[in-house]
Amino acid sequence: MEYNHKEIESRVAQYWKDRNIYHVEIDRSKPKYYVLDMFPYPSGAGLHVGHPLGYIASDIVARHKRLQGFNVLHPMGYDAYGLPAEQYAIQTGQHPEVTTRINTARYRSQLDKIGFSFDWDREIRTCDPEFYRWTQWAFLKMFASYYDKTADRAMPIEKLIEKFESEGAEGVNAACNKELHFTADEWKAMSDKEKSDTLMNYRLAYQANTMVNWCPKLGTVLANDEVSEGVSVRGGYPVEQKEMWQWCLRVSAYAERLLQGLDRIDWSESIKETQRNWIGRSEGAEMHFRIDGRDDIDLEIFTTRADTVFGVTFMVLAPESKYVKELTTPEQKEAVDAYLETIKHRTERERMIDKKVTGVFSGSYAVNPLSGKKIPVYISDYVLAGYGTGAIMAVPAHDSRDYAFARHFELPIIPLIEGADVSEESFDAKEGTMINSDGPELKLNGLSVKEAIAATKRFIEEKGIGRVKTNYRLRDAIFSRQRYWGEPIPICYVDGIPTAFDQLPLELPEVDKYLPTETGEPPLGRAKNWNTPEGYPLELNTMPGFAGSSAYYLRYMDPHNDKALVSREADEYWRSVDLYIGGSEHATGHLIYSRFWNKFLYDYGEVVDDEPFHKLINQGMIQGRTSFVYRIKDTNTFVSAGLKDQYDTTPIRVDINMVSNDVLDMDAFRAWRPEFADAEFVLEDGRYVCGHAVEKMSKSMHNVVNPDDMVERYGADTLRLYEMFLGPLEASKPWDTNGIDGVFRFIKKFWGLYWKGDDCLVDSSAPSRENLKSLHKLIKKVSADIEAFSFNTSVAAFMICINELAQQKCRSREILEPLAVVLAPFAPFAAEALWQGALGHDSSICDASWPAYEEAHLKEDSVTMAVSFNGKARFNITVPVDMAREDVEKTALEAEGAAKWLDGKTVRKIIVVPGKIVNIVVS
RNA sequence: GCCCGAAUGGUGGAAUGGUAGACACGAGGGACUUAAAAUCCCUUGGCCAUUAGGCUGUGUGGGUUCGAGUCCCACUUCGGGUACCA
Repeated sequence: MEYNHKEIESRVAQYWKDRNIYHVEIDRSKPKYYVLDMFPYPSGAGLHVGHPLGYIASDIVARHKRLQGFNVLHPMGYDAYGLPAEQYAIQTGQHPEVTTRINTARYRSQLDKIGFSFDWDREIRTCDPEFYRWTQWAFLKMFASYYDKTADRAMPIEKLIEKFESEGAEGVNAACNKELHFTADEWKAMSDKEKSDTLMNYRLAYQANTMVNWCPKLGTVLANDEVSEGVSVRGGYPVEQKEMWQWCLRVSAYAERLLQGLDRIDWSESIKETQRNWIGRSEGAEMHFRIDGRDDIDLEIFTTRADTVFGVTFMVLAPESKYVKELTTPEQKEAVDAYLETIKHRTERERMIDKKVTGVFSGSYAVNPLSGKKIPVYISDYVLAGYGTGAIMAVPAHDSRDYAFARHFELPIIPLIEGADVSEESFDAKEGTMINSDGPELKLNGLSVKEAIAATKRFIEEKGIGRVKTNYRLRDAIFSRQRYWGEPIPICYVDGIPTAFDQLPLELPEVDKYLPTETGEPPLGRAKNWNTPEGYPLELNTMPGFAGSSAYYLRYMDPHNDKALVSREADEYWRSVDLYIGGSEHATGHLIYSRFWNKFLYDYGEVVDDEPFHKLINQGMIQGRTSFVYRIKDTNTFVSAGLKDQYDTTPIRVDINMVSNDVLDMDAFRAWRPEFADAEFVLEDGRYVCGHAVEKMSKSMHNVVNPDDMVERYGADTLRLYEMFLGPLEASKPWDTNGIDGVFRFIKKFWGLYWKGDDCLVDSSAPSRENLKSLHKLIKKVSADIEAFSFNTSVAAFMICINELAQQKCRSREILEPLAVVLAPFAPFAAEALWQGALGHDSSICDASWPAYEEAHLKEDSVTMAVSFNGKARFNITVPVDMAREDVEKTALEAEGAAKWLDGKTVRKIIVVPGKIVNIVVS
């Protein structure tokens, strides 16, 4: 049989399907292995050739582990809720569920062609009520929880209520928005509404009035990780800061555990570092500044540079700070109001682009607690309301932002570190010896910065001026979206009090339009009878995109369970994901939320593993390779790339499918668009050569390569091998279809070892020494490569091995059978077809065993070694592999030319590294 | 600004501190063929040389080492992340 990928792949796919070969169940007789891909959002554009890269890698690992005898869980599903489907629905009136169904079907057919070993019986879709009831369930559990900082875990809110009833708020050590103080009697005297409001301050899923990223164009709020450089990640629309009443998740309560957990997981250092930065732990101190002439108020600030207190020459409040109202004096009111008004109209983006110094004096003065000096309090938007206390002490000599502000408002700048020149810029480094820092009680002069920080912290704690405090940059996640296409939040309002609605799933209702209502309510405001059976109104906001992806990996373990997210039995067997493959763009979103969600469930014993993903690999992006033609200005003549510099030209992107090896198919180009129908060409060597550039793969660049086309022309096995062959999995690299022929040739050669026309070449002859060596070299290399995720070098090893075996005219079943098994993870269709055809098995190759390599077959008769003499001379000698060290020395000295280089010196030391080198030290 | 990562032929990329450029594409030459496709063989970092062979070579400049693409220091360029986080 000739290699015919279409016939082979359709036949083998049917075989797998008929036997449901990838179905997996708990099997305690085998060790488990859980390989997971980040599930895709099924977009309307379908998959391009870059998307399956990670899936192919994980599939190779999954198949390899299975061949090694592991019980492998390798599921797939769809992250089906999302903005594009909803935007499309708003434009066309098409229900997002319909587009989502169409898109998932398309994805499925594309994925099926590539031969993945997914257990589709475990497929999940985040928009399926049977799935999202568990997203809602987890949300309600968070709603009914608070974070006990003493126990360092989430606890049922009832425990907190018990404490309030017996002791009030005193002694409660819980994560909260704001420290509250009340007695047990005061608690008991509260109305239901007041109690509810109080508990909101502690719940892990809570409602609060917070500054949010509001995107007017999308009509919804966005989480911090959904905003980049002042615009929405989806769509790129401007985002502004706005105070709104929102649902939030108290992710910040888990900041320290999320940070500590990173040390126990096998992720790339760069992504761990990104998470560390995002969590942003900073150790400092909270300090109180008295306000001159006011006994009713203290100004609380956070600083990491307690040592610089003597250099504080002014204070700054964030414009949104609660202190602004209290500290603005009547004389300054007008100026402050005017300033606040201008700030309001500056969007986040404008503030970023235009960093000019702005601010206004509040009229009040604070008193430096250490020096007793009076210092003015300013208001400026360079201080953020959401971090620390929203107020800072400004030390212009040692902070560049304070420095710029001081220069602008002509405020004094006092250097505090010896030798620091602050005439041109601030000295921000945390090093040096303190000067100008002796107060009436605390004297820091002569201390190092480190010592001074410690001394100041000690002092302020003793004097009750402040306390040591650790701050985190990580914010609570805003959890409501004013959108339709998401999970409904299972909350109803009983007499205005938010109450859990626990008849799950709370299904997403039908609406007539997907836009906000005329009164500005979210789209769910259009739903008919959106009430509880008792008539209480239900929450109109829906959950954000990250909700559904936060615990999906648990659901795969037990996808049809209607009693629990995952049964104890399934969770204890599968535990957590051994290998997770996906893009690094989720570092500060999904990969934080999932870890948070998992830790929350862990606190309640719902899952047995504290970290969800043990090893994480971030596959690189596959970029497009865009081709250009060059039109001579104001003509319809196109000049070949090598000659374009002789003319004044405009580059035009052309469809990559009309270009082969950078040579343009001119007829196809003329037919592409009417305006090019009578195009003329200036050629070089009779061809039109295109220019090229590496860009994002997208429709608008005309550089999209569809995996379906590749499968059609070369087959899935070739596509899989070629994607791996392109380069290291984690690197970004451009797709270039040109090289695929080499891999295609390889797979045909591989096939040719087993078949010549209709003649099966496999026989029972004994393998030669060379055959065994070629095979075992391959097994060793590929086994090591898969462990190291170095798939590109594996493909190279295959090519070498197949060439050697072809040259040796190897026909031995003893060689060809294990060879097919080793290739099976990479090229499963061909391997399966050969396994059943040429090798005559009546079972699937998926149930074969991974061959072990034998060192004995790798042994060489002799090795060539480089011998070097003091670096001055070097030559190669060939010696028997087991030759003793003394004999190697002797042989080296006898070797041709050695005497000349040695020049009468004696050999002092000789180092032999088997197979590699002999290092001879002479004197 | 800060934090990562990278830099090797015409191209994608190989090289536990030990013969740099595996493997593949492309290119050039050849075989087969009426021809083309397909297939196979040879050459292919640069320079010099008829050959033998020699010199040179992994972004730049130093250093460690018998020996550096690999380790250390400084720099340049590119890519990614992040940012008034006090």
